[in-house]
Amino acid sequence: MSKPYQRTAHALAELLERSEPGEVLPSEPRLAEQLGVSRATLREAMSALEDRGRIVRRQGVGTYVPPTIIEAGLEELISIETMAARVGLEVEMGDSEILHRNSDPEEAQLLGVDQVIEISRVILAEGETVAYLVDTIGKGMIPEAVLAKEFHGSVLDLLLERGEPALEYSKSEISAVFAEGRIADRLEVPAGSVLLRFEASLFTKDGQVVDRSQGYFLPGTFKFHVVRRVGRGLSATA
Amino acid sequence: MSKPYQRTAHALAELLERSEPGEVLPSEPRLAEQLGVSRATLREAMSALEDRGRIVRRQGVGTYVPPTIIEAGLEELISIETMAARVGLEVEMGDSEILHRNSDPEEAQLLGVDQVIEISRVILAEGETVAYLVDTIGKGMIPEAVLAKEFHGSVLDLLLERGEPALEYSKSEISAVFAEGRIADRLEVPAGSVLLRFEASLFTKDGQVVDRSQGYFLPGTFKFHVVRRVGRGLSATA
DNA sequence: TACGGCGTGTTGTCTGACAATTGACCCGGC
DNA sequence: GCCGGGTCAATTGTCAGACAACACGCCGTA
Repeated sequence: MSKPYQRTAHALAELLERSEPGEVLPSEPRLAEQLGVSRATLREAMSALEDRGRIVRRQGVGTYVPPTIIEAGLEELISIETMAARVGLEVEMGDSEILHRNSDPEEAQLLGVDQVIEISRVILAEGETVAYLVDTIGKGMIPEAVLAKEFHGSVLDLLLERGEPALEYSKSEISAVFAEGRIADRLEVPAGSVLLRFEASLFTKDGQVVDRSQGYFLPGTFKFHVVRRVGRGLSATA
Repeated sequence: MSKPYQRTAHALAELLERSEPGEVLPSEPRLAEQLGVSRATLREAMSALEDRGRIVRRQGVGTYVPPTIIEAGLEELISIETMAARVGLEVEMGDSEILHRNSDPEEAQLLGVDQVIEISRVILAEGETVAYLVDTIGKGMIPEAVLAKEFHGSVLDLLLERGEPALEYSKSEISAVFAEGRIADRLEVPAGSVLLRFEASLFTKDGQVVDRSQGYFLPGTFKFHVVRRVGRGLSATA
């Protein structure tokens, strides 16, 4: 059902899971035969993995797994809950509040609706409050029955599981702020504490914004990494 | 001199600069002919651009520029200076200090040398101090004559221009901290101000760390964005 | 010992073809 | 007039085979 190059990319990803850093992969003709695809399709899949730094290809030498492990960073769009689960951290949702209200002009333009649902809650890791999250989502994007029943802390996971609307990416702005007012209260920290703040818009494949979220994180528990790669002639200003 | 697919990717990037969102690109055979490469090479270059969300390919339809513009974010490894130049901001280097010293055990292990050069300086944008940067680089990575003559604020730009060693990516940890001590002094802000901090290791293509840098940014002038994409079958856990 | 050519294996690129998919067009039936 | 289905052209996806460029070890030679 799925495209050959998707199956191939997935098969390669699994192969990499079982590989040691520094290990050399079979040659392209051999791998293509093993996976039952042509070399062209194999290379298409490899390009994607190379772009994410999972493999290194060197002409005349071969393809190998990079010696340094690139931990999963912010590039992949996953929820706090999923992030935590991957590192074996226990998280739960604290007090939550679901508010229906009219959208302000900015939200109306961005989300394309005049009524929004605002979902705010704190996140606890190992019993300690670590984050305060606020999602603003257009009314009707999620049936309220679903929201009431299946929401366990992550709007993102809810949307991803439903698959409707189909999400593509989010764009976040990162900043540092002081804790104050409601946010300080919810996080149970004194006003004036330092917080890391993410303000993100969640886009569908059509370029539509479905959710606008703000996250305030206490330092310590979560480490946010970002991998920055040198362009390979991809930027016009070179 | 450079590889065909690099030239192709660069040419495509320039083409995209001149394109409107929603615009449909010429078909692959036509584009390949225009750029003077085979369709295989063209597709290799397109894969990279598709992976970064710059183009969308749909079988039976064509290739087009996505309706939403993804501004350049943190994914690309560029210096503050380059970032500023792209948005038309005037930046300059303030007081700088170059210190030769023995490396502490952690640095020795990471950088693989026992002597390091520590370069610290403040960055000014439009006359205002906006950042304080500290690079710790292994002695011998850059000839000192070059460092003295060609350093104008960015170690990264210096390394990229020299092309030796060949850089591949950096991994940064993002956090929020209070300004204090030397850092507050240099930035000319009261102790206790809130700063955004990036702590990065700079890797070569061989996985070697050549530079460890810390950056402290005052809020306001620079906006740091990161685009997070949903996985497309590339993670083994699916 | 030092050095330079040579052979082998790998990724990079080219060529040509066919498959799968999409969207538009046309035409007939109601 | 409107709707439905079939056909067709255009486009990306995939395939197969070949050659080019490159890196590295091997071996013969000075």
